[in-house]
Amino acid sequence: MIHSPKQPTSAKLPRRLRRAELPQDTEALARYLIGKTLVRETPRGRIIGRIVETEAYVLGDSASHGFRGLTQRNRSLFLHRGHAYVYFIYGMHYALNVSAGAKGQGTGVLIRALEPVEGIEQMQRNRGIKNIHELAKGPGRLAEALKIDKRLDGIDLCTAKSLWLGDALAPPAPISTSKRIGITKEIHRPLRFYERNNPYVSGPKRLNQ
DNA sequence: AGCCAGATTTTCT
DNA sequence: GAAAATCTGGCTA
Repeated sequence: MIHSPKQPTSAKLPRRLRRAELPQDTEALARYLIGKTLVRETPRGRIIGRIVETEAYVLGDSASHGFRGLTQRNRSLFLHRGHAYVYFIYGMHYALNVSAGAKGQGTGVLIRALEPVEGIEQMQRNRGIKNIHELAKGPGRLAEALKIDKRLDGIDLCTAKSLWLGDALAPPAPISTSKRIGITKEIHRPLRFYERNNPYVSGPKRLNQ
């Protein structure tokens, strides 16, 4: 192709969420974020996804990265609510959390899946695949699709230009809960939240009913 | 659709 | 030194 026409943009840019709008309670924040938007601004353009799956890592939760206190890796989890905690796992994947609670609390919400809304071609390029259903289905894929890595660790999602939380473009369908995925401690707690019947949600079928 | 092994490196014990 | 908030491809059915 000779000319590359500018990507179509969605009619409406989400409104940035203010910190005061984010629920103080970690589990409430995980529920609240379902249906909200995650906006990534890059030199190549804007990427917008609708949050369809989250997990809460709450106070006193031995599955939480913050459970054993502050370390070099998890320090962003101890920031005031609304900051990005980006960690590297399994030797090859990044994952994004929103820090929750008060400064020093060490709780957060893992963003597990997005429904692509805008910047789909860029997501396809970042991921090296075409299938829209697999662009951001799972925390590692989501990070790759949005080019999220350590450089974004610790940024304030309520003020940053490069990555931020926006309001819902449309109200979410009913929210279901299940056990969390991929953990070995506190495995029965119902702290995973997802939009029911949404095909962009990750995980096995038995957890998505 | 479900199970399993392999990839690969940071992090903390 | 072991475990890890995962993903992919290959196999079975």
